[in-house]
Amino acid sequence: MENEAFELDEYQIDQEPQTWYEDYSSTYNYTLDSIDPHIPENSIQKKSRGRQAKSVNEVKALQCFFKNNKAPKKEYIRCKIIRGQKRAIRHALNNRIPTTTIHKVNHLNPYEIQAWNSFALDVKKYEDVFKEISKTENGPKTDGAAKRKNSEKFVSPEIQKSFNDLYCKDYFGDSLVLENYKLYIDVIFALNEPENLIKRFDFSCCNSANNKHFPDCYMKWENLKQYLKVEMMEDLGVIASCVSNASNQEVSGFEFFTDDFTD
DNA sequence: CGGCAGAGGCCCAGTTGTAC
DNA sequence: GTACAACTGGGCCTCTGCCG
Repeated sequence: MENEAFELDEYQIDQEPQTWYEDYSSTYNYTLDSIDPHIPENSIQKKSRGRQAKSVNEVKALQCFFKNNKAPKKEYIRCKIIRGQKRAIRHALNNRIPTTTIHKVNHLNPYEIQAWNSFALDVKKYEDVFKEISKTENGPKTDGAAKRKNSEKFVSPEIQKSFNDLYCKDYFGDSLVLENYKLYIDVIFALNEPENLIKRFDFSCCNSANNKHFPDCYMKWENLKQYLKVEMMEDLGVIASCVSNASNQEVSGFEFFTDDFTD
């Protein structure tokens, strides 16, 4: 545990940071109509300045979305996904089907039901393990504070203060959690339809006003799914074998369900 | 070489949402 | 209605290239 910071630093050094545009600000100065994933022809590769740049994976997956005119924070994603998985585990342990939040399941949608059943079965299989993992007080100090006041868990210096790299690496370092996490992502993306996913994640892929989306929108969400399942783990430095398993289970090609299952 | 500045991460407090 | 969980915005901190 005490070596993790060192290992992370080593990992980051291997990632050569790149900034492609002459104007530093332009990388993030997207407007809704001007998002262009292609590098300008006359761009100049510049050395990065300042702190370690965001990973290429993260930029590709997150910067094309927006929430309040800004790209969603990585912390927001981590928070939402990890807390969501824990809550979903508690739902599964109580034999309940969630009807709210990011992983809500529409009982009329067979894809969502199927994904949820796979997730819930996995939870039940390792019930004792997941019962412990799903406790809010086993998160960073921001979570479960009410339950661990005056307890050792609250004052221990080993407890992370936020959903930082160390916490996430530790959390996903458990292969059971990682495998279950992949099933959880499948629940969220069971209906791979932009309008559905916008509601779940609470950020947008475009400024479509009438629920009509561009082909790019589907690609953005597919990229996000891929990022959450595989590339985020790579960025965290989570065990390579676990990542390769996740990669193998990734869907091939784009499969979009166009039937009207939205609620 | 050291201060400056840009960029992103860490962290927390206040707010909002959810479950019971 | 209450307690607790989850979300969010933004200030502060850290890192590192730039530049005088």
